[in-house]
Amino acid sequence: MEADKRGVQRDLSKEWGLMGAKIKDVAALARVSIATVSRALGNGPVSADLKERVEQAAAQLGYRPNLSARRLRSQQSRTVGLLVSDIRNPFFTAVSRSVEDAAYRAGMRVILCNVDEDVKKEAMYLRLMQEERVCGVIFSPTGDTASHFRPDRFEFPVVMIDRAGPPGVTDAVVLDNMLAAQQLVTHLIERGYRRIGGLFGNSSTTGAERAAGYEAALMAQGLPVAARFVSPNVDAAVSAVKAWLAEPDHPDALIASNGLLLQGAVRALMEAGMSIPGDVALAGFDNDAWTGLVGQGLTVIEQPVYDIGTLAMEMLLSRLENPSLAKRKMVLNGVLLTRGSTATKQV
Amino acid sequence: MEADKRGVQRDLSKEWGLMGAKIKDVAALARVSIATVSRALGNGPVSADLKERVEQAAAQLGYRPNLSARRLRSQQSRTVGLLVSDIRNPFFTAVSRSVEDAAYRAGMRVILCNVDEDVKKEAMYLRLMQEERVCGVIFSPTGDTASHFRPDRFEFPVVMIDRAGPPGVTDAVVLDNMLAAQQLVTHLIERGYRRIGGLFGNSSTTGAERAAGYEAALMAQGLPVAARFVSPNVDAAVSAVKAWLAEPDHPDALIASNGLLLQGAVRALMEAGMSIPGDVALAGFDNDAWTGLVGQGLTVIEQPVYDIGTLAMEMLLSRLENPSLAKRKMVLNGVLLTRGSTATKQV
DNA sequence: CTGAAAGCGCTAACAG
DNA sequence: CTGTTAGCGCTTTCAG
Repeated sequence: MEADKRGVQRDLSKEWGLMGAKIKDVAALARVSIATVSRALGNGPVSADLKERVEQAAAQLGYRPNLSARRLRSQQSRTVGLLVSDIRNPFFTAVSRSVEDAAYRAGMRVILCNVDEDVKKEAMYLRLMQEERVCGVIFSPTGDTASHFRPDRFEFPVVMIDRAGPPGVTDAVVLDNMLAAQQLVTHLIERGYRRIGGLFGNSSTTGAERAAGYEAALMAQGLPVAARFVSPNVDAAVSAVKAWLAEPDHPDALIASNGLLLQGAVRALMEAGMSIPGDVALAGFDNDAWTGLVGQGLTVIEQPVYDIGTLAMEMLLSRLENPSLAKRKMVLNGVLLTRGSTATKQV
Repeated sequence: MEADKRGVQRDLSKEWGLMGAKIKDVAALARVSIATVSRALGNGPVSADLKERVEQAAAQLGYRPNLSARRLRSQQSRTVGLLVSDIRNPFFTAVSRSVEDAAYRAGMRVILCNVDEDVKKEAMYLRLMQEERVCGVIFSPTGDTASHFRPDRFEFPVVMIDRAGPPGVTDAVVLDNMLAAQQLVTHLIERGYRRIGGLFGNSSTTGAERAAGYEAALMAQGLPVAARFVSPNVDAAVSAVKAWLAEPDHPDALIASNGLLLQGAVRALMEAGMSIPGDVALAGFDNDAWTGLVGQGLTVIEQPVYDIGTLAMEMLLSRLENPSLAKRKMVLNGVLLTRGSTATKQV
């Protein structure tokens, strides 16, 4: 029996049961110092004998260390921040899942933030990351934030994903967007399409890079370029494509620079009563689950979504181990999945 | 100028710049006590004069409070845990987004955990929630955990979503699953289908409830019941449905008890070269983005996904304010979205 | 290997 | 309204 300072007699192992035990209580029950408890439960050097006793006491009390206290004292949060535009974008959903898996595997926790392609929210969440004293951040920034990003403003390393800022500013894991867009365009050309329109997101470097690849591929063949930029969301794509289709000389093929825009394009085509690829061929980015299911399937560039998160996390961990390393940019390749939406053009 | 205990002279406002400032540094620069800083930055009573000075000093130093310290001292984490089976299930993606929105609005943070319908992971993450000293948890448990759940084992309240345990054990926000399944079946019957198969998840109470509704609706009409239970993932659904379709007297209509199973059913039907609804009609749960895009659209029960998260968070906050309130279960209704996949049966 | 003691950075009494 | 003081629960020197 113990009498704590409130003078309440309590049998730690029974009456208090499983809740609210602190290291001190464990120490008392195991008849050791709190330092020994800390070491026994952590990785300190403790004799097997005492370790046993401590573990038993801890189990008996249902002791759970207070992570805030631990983090404060040890000065390390074992936490990473993950800032994405919107978790509902399947690309980010998949990435975030793999980041979480990798993080928990490394004994870290992740704080997920939806920044909605909004510079203000980005700044706010970045501030929050400071307050959390995260050890690092995995970040998919808007074009604006990416281009002005000052890593020296933060005391944690940043790994950018999907989008990268100026070279050498932060680590990054990105797709070879130019190449991927070129592949898509080349494929459409091979299939007989000539008036190929491109729909791109207007807020990220990714959209811009894919547009560049699109243009390059068309110009190399002397074909006309028709790129349009919209907010990266379904509704914006729907109205843009609808308007486009209403024009007299509209494209006979369309590429969409991400899964959301692709979805919008499909919807617009359906609502306009046009067939794919009969009236307009369609291809895009992101092998989202549904793309294989609509019509004869949609031709897409598949990104290694799960790997992107895993690699970003690895990059972050290696940066943490070796802060002075030169900044690295890892460029991945997408793979072209050919499906019915880009069947050879019928004349 | 200040000389800190390390004897290093430093001009706080310039040389140290924006990093690593602590409350003590702000106090020194503003020439007030640390308590005043704390109050000025929090909501304590401080004269406008000093408040101004403190804020300026804080801004100059780029001071950011250390949340671990704050949480330790104030004994409140302002954090909620969110345990879902897999964030990649669009239902949980949407719910989690709304939980996060609501949480940040309430000045709270959320820790997201993917438990993969795995009892071990559930236990592990629940333990982690204890260590984080979260103020509450929003939880979508496996049937197993739900039925044995002992809220007294945890020092935080739990709100279950999508699935509920025994009545009165925890708060919960759920769909009226029986009713929704009945609506689906009734609709199919009205459209002329008679051999209606049901595909349900085998690990949650939700699947069971929907199966019950399905059975009730069929039995009320004296129609045959054919329910099959599978792991709640796409691949399991694909093979189950494929096998089913290969049987001589297979159903002429199918309902799938969630978005993942529905997706699997579509894929199986496509791969078997069967048309929807010509060969087999199809309906299911969850108005995932793609369901409007395949074929003539898929008939589904739409759940108020965003609301579910918002309401769960509200319920949690109200529970926090009033712990002694009786346990509440909020039952929401889905809405039937009729689309081409359940067009009237052609004979 | 073990214990005593000193804080991590902050908030909340308690005095003035 | 403001400053002083005492910890929150834990890890980590520093002695023994």
